[in-house]
Amino acid sequence: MTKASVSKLVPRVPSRRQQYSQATRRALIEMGEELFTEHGYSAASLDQIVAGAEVTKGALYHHFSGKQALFEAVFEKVEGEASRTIQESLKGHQDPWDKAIAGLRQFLVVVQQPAYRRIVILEGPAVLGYARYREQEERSAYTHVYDIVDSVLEAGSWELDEPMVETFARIFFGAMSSAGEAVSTADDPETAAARVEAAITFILAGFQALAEQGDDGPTS
Amino acid sequence: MTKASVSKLVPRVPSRRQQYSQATRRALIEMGEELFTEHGYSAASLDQIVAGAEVTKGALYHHFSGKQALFEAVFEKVEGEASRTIQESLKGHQDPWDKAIAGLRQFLVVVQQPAYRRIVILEGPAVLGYARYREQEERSAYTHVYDIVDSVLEAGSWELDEPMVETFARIFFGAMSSAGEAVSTADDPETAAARVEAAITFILAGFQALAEQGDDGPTS
DNA sequence: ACAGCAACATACCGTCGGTACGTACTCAGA
DNA sequence: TCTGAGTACGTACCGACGGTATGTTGCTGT
Repeated sequence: MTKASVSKLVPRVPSRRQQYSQATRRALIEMGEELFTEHGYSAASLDQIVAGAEVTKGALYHHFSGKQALFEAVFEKVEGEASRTIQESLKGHQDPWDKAIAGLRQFLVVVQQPAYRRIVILEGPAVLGYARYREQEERSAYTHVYDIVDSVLEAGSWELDEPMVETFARIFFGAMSSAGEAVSTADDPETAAARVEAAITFILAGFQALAEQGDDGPTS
Repeated sequence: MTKASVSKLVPRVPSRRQQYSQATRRALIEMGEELFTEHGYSAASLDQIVAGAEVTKGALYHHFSGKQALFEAVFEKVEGEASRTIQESLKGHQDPWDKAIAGLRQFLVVVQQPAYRRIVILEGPAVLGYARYREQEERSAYTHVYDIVDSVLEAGSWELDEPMVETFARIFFGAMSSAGEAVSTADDPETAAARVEAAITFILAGFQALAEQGDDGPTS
């Protein structure tokens, strides 16, 4: 092992150049988030973004391969932050049903944030394409939904194979995205959120009822 | 009442000019559907579309106010056709649960059509914006979901106000859109569809179980 | 001290949505 | 039958925007 390769393993203090570089990169992502959220992907021009970040297109194309790559970076940031708050909300709950409700509540909060609505839910699929969109979602908010659904179903003591759990998770994720959108566009988001919570709770209660009366569970 | 205004009430045989006009309009919409489906909204250029329809941009801008208006016309066509097939599938079923399953089955068929997936589900919200998207959906596929959900809930003999039914309808619509997407991108759409059907059936069974044990129903 | 690369800046290009304007054709009314 | 008006396009062009090609600067390892 050479000296050079060793130095790569040692924690390095970033040079001033690297620090500045990261600063412009962050500035671009932040302006991207702001303008993509406000005007949408196509209506937000790169000229506006670089002007807002007080750099030039040269800087942008040094850090990102193009407009879509910038959007993807913004997407990851917004999605990551949202995912983290949901994860936080799950802590301190052991019972699957409690966890489900807690996660649902936080999701309904997240989905009302303009950036998440516009970038992740509304334009994400169209801009990234479903393939990349899924890739991103798989390692973020969706995984929490999957985990919750998995534990809820396990609590019902049905023996479901992984694809069946996946199907339920997809269904709930879609339901909550749609419900979240309805909540965030409602005249009174508070009561709208309460109604969604009541509906989901009701569905979960149906699961419990089936579990208690010894239902076989879904059979594919 | 003048002669002129009377003549407007009389069914008129369309002139040759009008016939040709409608033909080019249809040609534009059909090419729009084809290219929007294949390449997406932004990647499908108006030059391609008018070339494919064998007209010029003058013709396009005579019939539509712009690219978005053409997309909206295409959207209405695709959505309308899908909605009609779902409506057809509901005929001959009286029992709410049967209707729900029949509608679900047809929806899972519809959602596998590339045009519906790309234009209605994937790009519709982003291109039209959620406001116009909702307007369109309200009078088509969503209304069927609403009707079905309404009758299912009524069969459970819970007394729910309209917003609560609306909430359930939103949830199910979102669930089915997401599930449909999962089905259409699955390696084996057949079994994926079967799993979705099993999952939804299971949820509905939960409703039935709650109804039988005299549950109060969701309270907002 | 110098080579070399990272981190930008500047100038420019092609494409695309949209517009302005011209034209052929139709058709109702005098 | 002639004509004015309106419809249904075609043609030429513009500005904006995403992307690229080509510098320029300054840190950094050797």
